[in-house]
Amino acid sequence: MSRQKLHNQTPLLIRNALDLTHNFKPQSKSNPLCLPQKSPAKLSTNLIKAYFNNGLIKQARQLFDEMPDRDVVAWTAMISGYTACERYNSAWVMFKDMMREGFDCPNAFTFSSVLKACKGMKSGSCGGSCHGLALKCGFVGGSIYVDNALLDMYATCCVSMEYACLVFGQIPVKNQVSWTTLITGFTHRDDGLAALEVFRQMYLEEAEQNPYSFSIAIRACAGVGSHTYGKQIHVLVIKLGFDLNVPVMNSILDMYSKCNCFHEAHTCFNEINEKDDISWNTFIAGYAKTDPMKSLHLFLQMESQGCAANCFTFSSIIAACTNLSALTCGQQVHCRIFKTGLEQNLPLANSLIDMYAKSGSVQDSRRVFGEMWFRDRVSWTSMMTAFGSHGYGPEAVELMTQMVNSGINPDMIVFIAVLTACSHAGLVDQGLSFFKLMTSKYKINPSQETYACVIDLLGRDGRIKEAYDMIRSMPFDPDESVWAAFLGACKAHGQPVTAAARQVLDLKPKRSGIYVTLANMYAAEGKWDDRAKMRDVVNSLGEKKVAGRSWLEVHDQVYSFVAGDGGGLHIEPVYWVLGALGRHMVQQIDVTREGT
DNA sequence: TGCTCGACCA
Repeated sequence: MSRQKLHNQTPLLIRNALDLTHNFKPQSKSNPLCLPQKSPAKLSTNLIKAYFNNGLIKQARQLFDEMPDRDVVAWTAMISGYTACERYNSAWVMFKDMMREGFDCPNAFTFSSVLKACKGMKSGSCGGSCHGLALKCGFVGGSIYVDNALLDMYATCCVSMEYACLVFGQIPVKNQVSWTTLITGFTHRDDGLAALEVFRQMYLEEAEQNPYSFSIAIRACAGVGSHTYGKQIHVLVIKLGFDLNVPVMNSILDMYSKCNCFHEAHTCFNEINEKDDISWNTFIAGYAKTDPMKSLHLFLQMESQGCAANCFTFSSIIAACTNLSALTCGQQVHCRIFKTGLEQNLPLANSLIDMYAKSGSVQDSRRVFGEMWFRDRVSWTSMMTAFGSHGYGPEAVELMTQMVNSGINPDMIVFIAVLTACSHAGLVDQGLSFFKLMTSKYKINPSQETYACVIDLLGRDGRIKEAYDMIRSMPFDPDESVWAAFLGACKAHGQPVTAAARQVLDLKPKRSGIYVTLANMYAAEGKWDDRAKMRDVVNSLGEKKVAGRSWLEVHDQVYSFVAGDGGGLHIEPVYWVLGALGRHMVQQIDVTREGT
């Protein structure tokens, strides 16, 4: 290979090394490059590591295969290299091959590397066998690295934290990593309180504090929604001088956003001197639900300050557009996604389908879906839901067939999507056959929500008796969502408040909507005393009824208003168009009737 | 100078 060709194909790190050696003038024939005397195995291991650091996995493997004298260090470099590149299975196979060759014993480095691979594979059984071997070799309790890696593996792979806690308890001298790993284990399985208890213990035992344990402890505060704990830890962060650490500040920012403390979040954001993309993404995501407009403004600000948006940014921005139901704004964001080359990012494409459907353009949803190179179950479900919510029942049903033909089996969510679509389009028998298919062919046990869909399906068609029989035949006690669907059906078809109402009341539902429905039904029958009782319950629940809000987008401006309120818009033309639409619908109904 | 463990946003 010519030197130039070699130069072009070799990563920077190795190129620099080669350039360095090239410029050396040999001083003696036995050590021509003036390099320290080193065995070929050591040089090869160095090179393997360099290859992995530069993502050249194949080259690393080739070099390893060509090594005549592979020792435990070379094997370990391969295992940790594969793990660093997220090729966990390859790392595991390496470890097994190493054990099979059997001439060299794994050391502490090997065990901590292979345990990390087990963690990556989420395989507690592989990790367990490593644990056994490590015990046999005397590394458990003998190397803090192995102990910590074991702890992390059990915390990540097991259903409970039991084994992780056992390992933690047996570590002779715990270090910062041990504590942080345990806190992380609890936090990542949504047990923030346990995580905070460990954090407190760490503090009481005067373990040396470090930014890692703080960022995860603050995430635990966000998880339990406690800005009180969060603030206390924030104070400690300032006291210890960790407020210059960006990940710590990012987690504080996230904590305040998730606890709806936007004033504090704002202050925190301004105090981060070297904001990274995570700082921006956290802040943008924090506002996506509560103030989507603010979210969009922050996005523009982020770009103007030279921070590039990535898939996480767009994920939040799409959520903001969805919450605004602002179609043109969503389309512009979609354009930006194209320009960034992220249009085939699966989660993004899936949320675009949802965004377009909720912004009123099922055509755009369909186009995004059609242009996807890969589709997962979420893609299909999103498209079915999009069709269903726009009344395209047959299209949703057709999609179900296509999905199955493409090799994806439906799950409960898919069935709920297709049942809802059938319900909205009046495809009752079609829907019922899907319900049968779900249990008979796919062996999925229907949930309360699934039954609620089917009751809704029957109810909308006026098949009240069948709906009631189905409720009676359910294998568990129906919850309020099922009864709500049934009551809705009774109300829609002018059925009297039957025994069903008493059954509903026995459940003591917490959703005020059910009592409102019942109150209205009693009113329709002239049972004013019962109606008054229902209204009392609604008031006692103290749930403030949120007014139904509408959005209108005119010239890039979104106007939001409730009934009787103009929302800052000249309301007269709106009423005029509404009136015209109403007259048009009446005409259409008349035409249809004349035709039949 | 041959190989090892822990954090923040979606």
